Amino acid sequence: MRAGRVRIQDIAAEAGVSVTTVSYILNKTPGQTFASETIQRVHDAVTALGYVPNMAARSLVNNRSRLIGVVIPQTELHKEFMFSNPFYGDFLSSVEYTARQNGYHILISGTNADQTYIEVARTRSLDGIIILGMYLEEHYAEIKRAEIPVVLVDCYSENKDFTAVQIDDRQGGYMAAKYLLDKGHRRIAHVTGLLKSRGVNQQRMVGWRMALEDAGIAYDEALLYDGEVSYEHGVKAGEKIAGSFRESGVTAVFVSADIMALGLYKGLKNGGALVPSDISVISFDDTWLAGICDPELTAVRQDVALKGKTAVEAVLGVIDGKLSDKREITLPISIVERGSVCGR
Amino acid sequence: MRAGRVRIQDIAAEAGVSVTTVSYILNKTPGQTFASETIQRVHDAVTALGYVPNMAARSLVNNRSRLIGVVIPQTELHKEFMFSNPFYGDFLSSVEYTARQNGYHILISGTNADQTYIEVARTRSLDGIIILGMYLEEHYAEIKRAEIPVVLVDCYSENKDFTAVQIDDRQGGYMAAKYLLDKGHRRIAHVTGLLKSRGVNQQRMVGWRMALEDAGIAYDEALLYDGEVSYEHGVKAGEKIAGSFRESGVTAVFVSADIMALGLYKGLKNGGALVPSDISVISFDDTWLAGICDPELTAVRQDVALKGKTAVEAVLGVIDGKLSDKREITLPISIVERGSVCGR
DNA sequence: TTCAGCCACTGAAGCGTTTAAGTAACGCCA
DNA sequence: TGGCGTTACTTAAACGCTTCAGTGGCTGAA
Repeated sequence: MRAGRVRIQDIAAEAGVSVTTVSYILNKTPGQTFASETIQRVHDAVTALGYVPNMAARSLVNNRSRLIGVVIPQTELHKEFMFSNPFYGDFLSSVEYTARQNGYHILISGTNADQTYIEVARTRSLDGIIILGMYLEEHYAEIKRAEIPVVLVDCYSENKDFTAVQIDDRQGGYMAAKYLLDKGHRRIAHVTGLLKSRGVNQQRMVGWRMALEDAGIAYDEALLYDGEVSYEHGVKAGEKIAGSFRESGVTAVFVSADIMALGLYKGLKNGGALVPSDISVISFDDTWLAGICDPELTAVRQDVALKGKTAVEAVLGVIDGKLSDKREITLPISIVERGSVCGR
Repeated sequence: MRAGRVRIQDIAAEAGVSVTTVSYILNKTPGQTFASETIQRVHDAVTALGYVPNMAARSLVNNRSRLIGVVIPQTELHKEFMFSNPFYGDFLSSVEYTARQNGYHILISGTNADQTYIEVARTRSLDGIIILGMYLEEHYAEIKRAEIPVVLVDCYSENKDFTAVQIDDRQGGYMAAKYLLDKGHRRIAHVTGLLKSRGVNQQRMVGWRMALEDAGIAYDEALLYDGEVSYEHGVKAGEKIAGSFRESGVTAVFVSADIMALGLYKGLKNGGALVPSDISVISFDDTWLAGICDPELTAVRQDVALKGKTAVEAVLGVIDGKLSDKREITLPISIVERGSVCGR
């Protein structure tokens, strides 16, 4: 078991066969048959010499890397990824795990100064890429041209050319608002995440608005708090709401992400409003954050682990040509009732 | 700008030079000079044809991948990574960012059934690996043999053969306990994370114990709560402490990680104990979690982003041969005072 | 007895780069 | 006039693997 470069040729020599034979045996190439004794000799040589295949050489010939790229949105402020945002973190966990189960590794592929993620995909011969939560019209043509298997997650694209994994965010927003309405709330604020990015947050907002309108409540822009998805944005919105709820009549808030809900809690508390007795709160995602705050969050739940798993399976499906290139997979959502909402 | 396979040869033909020339120009190989007009022609051809280099071919010849592996501990329960644990998440963010800044990508490299991370490193020609928080005596020989640049982060190894990035966890534990002692607490419990894994948690525990002993307080095993680092472990410990603090006289708890501190809060609340008036709490790490709970956590702070950055820079240093193979880098820690501790 | 078909295996080309070694042209000095 | 140094390039081997296109020997049917 040496460590240095042991080539397939070395084990061919050791086992007294040709390199072709070794390659066929190690890859279990279909349609190639060998004496079991030969197979044994090859495997013995492999363990004896501590051989591991060289991916670079392999990739070079068959143009596959067993690598799948994951593109995650970066905030404009700090250009680092927010893995610590539980939504992204859990998603990535699930993606990594599912990929590994299938013999793939993942490559986190950000966009930096001198290379787009498409270029990264090309130089590194990525077998496929998973794109999370981006409005990608600008990259659309380039992706199409690169002819690389792509799965879009939480992307609201005008082009329906790629396989997509998503939930019905508009429906989720509708459910959240409807839930509050059914509990007797009439003035319902909404804390959202950067509508201009035209993604899930916008859809959730539209759902909220539709539910209100269906209940005969006119849309009031003053009840909408827009800003970058973050704890801080939640705090600010909470402080504003707490400072005005007695006059404005707001009794409930629908927040578009757990992380903002936690901020909202803080802001409401800073402003002297109690959850849920003064203000009911319903959130979205139901990550583990929803379970660690007090009161625990009632939320629209989506299964982010399932989302990750589904995304990987979809991209592998496209890679293997088993899955058509234009499927939309919509995962179910539900409402989890906890302690952050009370009736009126 | 086509997407298909454009080879260096194609751009050589387009520019009317040899492939060698193209390679030299594109790589800015030192010691090779060319007419500026030729250089221009080559670059024009590159953009005209949309050429991107093929990493596999490049790796094959020079045996470098511009990939650095990151090995993160997995829990025994779920074999997925806990990126959503803010400590790992933030670390990974920082590592990914720093690597990308330097033209590298990271490969999250878990251990699965059929390949150890060392084997992954060898097959994928990883340029280096960063190992986080593992007790690695079992892999020691294999790593050594693989002759791959390694940086250990938060690993307490008996062998001092690798570059290591760390903090003084024992000192941190000591500081935490001392802080509580200085506030007048005498019965101080400690919630730790799986001592048997012999890592940072053990060191922090030892520090706590030393501080107590230095203050003339005998070690009392009943005050130690051991278990896997998790929110749930914190909850359980909190409930036990809340149920007995009046008899046991415990007035303060040192928790070994923020995530457990949040669980502890919950457990204490479940059991009817108030923070900080009944029980003071000091935590470790000071991730963003410490700022989102109520009351905000007083904690021993370490700069996890700096840790990630330092780890990458260290591994790049080893790769380039600039950094000796056996350096220990210890990062500073401090105490951040917030609202979870009160005096006696 | 022949030969088709199968089994077990091999030879060699090719994947897209890098890089050591070489060459041709030119200017310059003695 | 010869030779040396420099500049601007080229030739070709090598990296470690996959895979197409065989080859030789054996069995069994005609």
